Amino acid sequence: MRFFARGTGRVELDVVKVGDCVKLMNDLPEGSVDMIFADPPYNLQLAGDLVRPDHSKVDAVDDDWDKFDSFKIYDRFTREWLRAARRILKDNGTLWVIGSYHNIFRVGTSLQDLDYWILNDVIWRKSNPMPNFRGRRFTNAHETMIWAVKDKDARYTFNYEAMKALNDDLQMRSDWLIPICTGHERLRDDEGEKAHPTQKPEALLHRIILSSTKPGEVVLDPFFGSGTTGAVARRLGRHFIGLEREDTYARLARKRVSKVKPVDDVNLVDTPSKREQPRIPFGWLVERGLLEPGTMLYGPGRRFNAKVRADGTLITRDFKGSIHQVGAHVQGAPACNGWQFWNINVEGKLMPIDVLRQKLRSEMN
Amino acid sequence: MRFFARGTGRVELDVVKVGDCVKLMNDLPEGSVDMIFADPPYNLQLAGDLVRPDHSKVDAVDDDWDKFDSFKIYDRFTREWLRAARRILKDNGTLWVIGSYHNIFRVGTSLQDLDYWILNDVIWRKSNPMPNFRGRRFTNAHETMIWAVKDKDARYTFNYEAMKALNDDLQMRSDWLIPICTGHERLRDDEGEKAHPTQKPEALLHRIILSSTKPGEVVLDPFFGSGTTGAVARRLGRHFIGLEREDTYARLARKRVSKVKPVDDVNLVDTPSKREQPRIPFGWLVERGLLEPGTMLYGPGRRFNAKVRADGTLITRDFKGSIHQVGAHVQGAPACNGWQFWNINVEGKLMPIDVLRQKLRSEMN
DNA sequence: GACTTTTGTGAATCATAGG
DNA sequence: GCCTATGATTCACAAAAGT
Repeated sequence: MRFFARGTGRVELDVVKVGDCVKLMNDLPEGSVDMIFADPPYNLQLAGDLVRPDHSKVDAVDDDWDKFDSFKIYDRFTREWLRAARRILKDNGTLWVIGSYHNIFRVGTSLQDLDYWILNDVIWRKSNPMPNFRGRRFTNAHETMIWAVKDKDARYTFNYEAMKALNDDLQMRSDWLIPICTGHERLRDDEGEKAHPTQKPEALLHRIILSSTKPGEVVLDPFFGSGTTGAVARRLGRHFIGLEREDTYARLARKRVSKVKPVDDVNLVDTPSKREQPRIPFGWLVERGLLEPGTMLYGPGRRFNAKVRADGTLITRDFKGSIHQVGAHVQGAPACNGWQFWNINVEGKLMPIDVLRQKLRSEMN
Repeated sequence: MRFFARGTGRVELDVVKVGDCVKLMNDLPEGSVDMIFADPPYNLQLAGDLVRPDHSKVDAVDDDWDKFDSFKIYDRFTREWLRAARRILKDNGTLWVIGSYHNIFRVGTSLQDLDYWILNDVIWRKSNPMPNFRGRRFTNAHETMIWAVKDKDARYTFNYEAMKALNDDLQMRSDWLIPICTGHERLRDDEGEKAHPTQKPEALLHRIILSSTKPGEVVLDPFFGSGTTGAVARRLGRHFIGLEREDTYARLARKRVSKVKPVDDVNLVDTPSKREQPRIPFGWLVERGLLEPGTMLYGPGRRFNAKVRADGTLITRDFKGSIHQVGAHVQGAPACNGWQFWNINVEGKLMPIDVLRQKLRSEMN
């Protein structure tokens, strides 16, 4: 099923289009998307092979799409797609760009020169980065994202309460600790090799989309790649438009996105309330994919149940709040430790959600 | 007491000079400093006052020195001081610059345009940042530093072992958690107000100077401010040159630095690298009688073996060559560090031949 | 089946002395 | 400047393999 955005002519939604992203953006009506997430080529300029101490070869990015002859050419490319993005972005929409020190300074400068107004730079701290094999530099353990609006006075969306709930009731900071994409989440080709060299983790897009869009809004990704943006947008009840140069990746992404089940209830992904959270915020279980939004939780003996929302709160028929508050409410008790009260259904058996917390804790040390 | 750097004419060391940093740098001889740390104005572009939830006023940076009329003017200023810095920096010296999203993209772009080669971008994560009072953005909890050399092929200093030791024997990452400067460390004026609006913590400079300079080298800071760079350089047995536009700050910094006692023992501030230890050819072990010709060497788990020849080569059934070549050959690997691969049999146990090298090294000292 | 050990790998601007 | 020989160097996590 295809959707068309209202009030902007006919803009096909939830599709992956193949072609040059600047041309494809120029075909869209002015002010037709609410948010843009862009993961442009990083222009790595690598020389020669890198070998690990055990003599295995590092499978680095050496694709043609990452090759530029000079900074001048990279700058021209950057300004072109940023200008096209600016036109199709609504006046109160926001733009996210991710990059590394190879390209992010060019991107930031271009943004400012094109009169975008930077709201934050946000650091993705990788919990499991590739080490520096030669011992000649600091381990490159982060990437930088820039969050910007079209104009200094734009009235953009920032779901402050959702971000606070996701961070143990503390303001969300500009440094985010999130693992790189590995394991089941990493898409593989028929030979079992990584299908895309730079697939981003869903947890990263979860936080980005939840922070700066509302349900039903349109997220565009001009460098769609493996389609992480589309998969997360769909799961969170947002629409997406994916633009991708290579047909192989576009097909891969379409297949991936089609498997994602959107949350059926908009309340699960809408503006959350300000609530108390445990020390490991419950929302992190959702963000990190240990729990899907919409998962049913059960009280002891299945006498009670509640549904998980994307921001880490629960909802029942007549009440919503933290795992503790909802647990207390359904029992009519003054207080409740939600971590011990709530369970998930695993092959017919109940398992306390605290097990998931412990799992996450051990993963994060 | 004043020092003068050797071999560069008369360069006065451990002094704070007052004036325009570009002019002062142009007065110094070419290639006269080993490292530059720069904390330039951030060009914050603040509008109006910021008020806390309790209605107290935030004491923000609103000094004249942080005012620029446009990005164009800021870029010109940046390129001027970066060009002057490049001239006085030794070919194998490195440059550190710190900034926030307001200016760091301009700085990074200018660096690349002036042919500096970026080694890392390093994130200073503040453990105690100022919160975002308005709840309209992510808490601005970090600043960005860029570490660069003059040329891609420069042979710069990186004290890998010192950094690893400082990080619990794990490689030092590109994200550093360090508190902002408060308490006793924060310089106060006679009224008890902070004496400088952007005083950097000594812990930050400690890590920077320790990572990329050797004892006795010269660190220059073109925006000296409260003199953190000088204080830490002096304590770590390095020389400094401070340049500062405002006489008030220069006087403050001189007073601060003069109170610092340098470490008396150079061994306390120098972590020698394995790379810098004298090279010991394997044959010397045979020559000096630590290994007899004919001794059998074993690979890990005794899966391989080879015999020592009198000239310091090894021989197996079908191949002979250096410890590295034979190690690579028996494994079918492209390369091998023979010092770590080969072992001798000592009372039934395997002992790496590297132990013998260390023994010989200590005997030669 | 539970537990331990080994192996694989990820956006990386990753060496240097001496002939 | 180029080529060759030597030799310095890895963290977190997951999956597979082994006990």
